[in-house]
Amino acid sequence: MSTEKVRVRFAPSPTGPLHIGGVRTALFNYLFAKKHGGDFILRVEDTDQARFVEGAEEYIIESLNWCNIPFDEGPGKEKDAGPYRQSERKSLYREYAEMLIASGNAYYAFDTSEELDKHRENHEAKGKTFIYNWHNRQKLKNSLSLPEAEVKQKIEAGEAYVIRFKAPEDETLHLKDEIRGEMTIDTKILDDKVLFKSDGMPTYHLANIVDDHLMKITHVIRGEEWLPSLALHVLLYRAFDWKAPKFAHLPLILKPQGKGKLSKRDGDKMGFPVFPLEWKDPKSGDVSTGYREEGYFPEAVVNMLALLGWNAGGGTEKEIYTLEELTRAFSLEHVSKGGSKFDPEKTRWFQHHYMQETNNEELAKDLVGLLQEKGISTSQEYAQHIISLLKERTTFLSDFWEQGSYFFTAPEKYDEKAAKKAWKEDTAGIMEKVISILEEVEDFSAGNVQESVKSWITSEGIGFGKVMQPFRLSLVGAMQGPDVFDIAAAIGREETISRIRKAQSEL
RNA sequence: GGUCCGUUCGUCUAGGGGUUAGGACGCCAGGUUUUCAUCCUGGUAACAGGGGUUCGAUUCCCCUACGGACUACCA
Repeated sequence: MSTEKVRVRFAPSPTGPLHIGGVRTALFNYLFAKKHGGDFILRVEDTDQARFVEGAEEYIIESLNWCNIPFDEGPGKEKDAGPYRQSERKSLYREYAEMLIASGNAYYAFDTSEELDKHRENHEAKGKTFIYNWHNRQKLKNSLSLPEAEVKQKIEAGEAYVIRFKAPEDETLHLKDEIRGEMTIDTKILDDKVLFKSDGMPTYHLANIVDDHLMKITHVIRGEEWLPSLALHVLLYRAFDWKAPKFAHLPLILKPQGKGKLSKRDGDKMGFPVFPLEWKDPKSGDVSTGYREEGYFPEAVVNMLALLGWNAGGGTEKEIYTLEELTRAFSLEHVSKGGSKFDPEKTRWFQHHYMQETNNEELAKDLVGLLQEKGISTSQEYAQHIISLLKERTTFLSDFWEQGSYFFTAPEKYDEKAAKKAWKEDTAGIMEKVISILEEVEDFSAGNVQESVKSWITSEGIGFGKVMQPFRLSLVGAMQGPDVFDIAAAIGREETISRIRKAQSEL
């Protein structure tokens, strides 16, 4: 048993907003780290300057914080393993690339992008794939094929070059993934990946391995899209003579319907967010909504994400997990191997559940704020009372307004169908009687109003519907909402009577 | 095209050589609510196909189909 401290990292590239799949990768890393009392590190992989997007790093950090899965080390939380932006570690990588050249595991290559593109085109025309590796490296322009003096001269003349990994020619590799188990790869099909670019930056592959080693990462938990690179990475560890971490490749999140992985377009098309937070593209100015802005609680999003491709195993039927419970229950063995189609409906269901669990006092505070934005001022007490009446039917905070505006302002118009059905010739007269009863109710509580009105209805021998339906229509404007008497008591005697009068004159 | 990975209800999944293949979302029906929604109860619905191995395969192996990822001086 190793006593080595578990250290994992989430290593996004700041090329845009964090996708919901990225959030899940971060979450699984976080859970794994916390489960084992380890560290969760954020490393920003910004080696591609061309694709760098302003604000993306801040967005990623804010997203993790919103989800309550903060990192222990990373930009702004510098520890010994820093810095945590690869652009700030730039000076480090060349040395390691040179080490590989010295040990014969890498070489300089002078082929230009244009030349390589040409080769690819030619091969494609013949229905073949161009692979830069053992079978053709002697025919290309590199330090393996060119005379030593010429190589030296080119470098000294400042000619652009890259450093490529020299993949072994004929070996069968046995790789292990913590989720998928063993797999074998023939090194014949590997290509000599570029490790160091001509712009002086390392590629993902080099930077990733060097940083994971330097940062003492013990488990690499990343998306399935990296599985084809696993052989290269394992080979790199071997070339450096470093101990490789364990690897786990998470299955992808797929479109709710149709083929392929979940994309921003799916969200736009079906009306659900694919980002944790709202994102405004600095170039196009396009705004994409986020789970936070749509009114989802981070607990709901985290719970939903955790159960997408993971379960606690052991035959449990538990689906509602706090972050602490997830941390305790999490294990890589129970991550599923196949991709998961995203289900926006189930996300709503989680949100509805968490809404029910949120206490009314807390909700009231937010509701008062929300109403204020709409120009309506309410007391905390009143808001809290309305919440107690409405909560079970709501999913988002905004629902209190969207389906309960009549608690705060008189209905502007009446549902046509309902009005036609509920408001007849004699209704205005009946409602006049109701008003006189309401005027006499001593303490205007739901119970008292209900008793007075109901006993009057019974004594008069009128149908309940003949009174109750127009009563509701007057107060709400539609045939919906909680108990009419609760509504009447909430808005008060004066408002109740005024709304009935309004209905009498307008219907 | 090539390489690798995958495949249990429509969806997320449990299970694993002998089960009435379990749960959740959705959907449908009934109940509660003199409204609507919530809620409760019930129902619908799955081991991709074909070969092995075995007394017995959904479970193990192989093939096919389908799906996915990768195939950049992007990550």
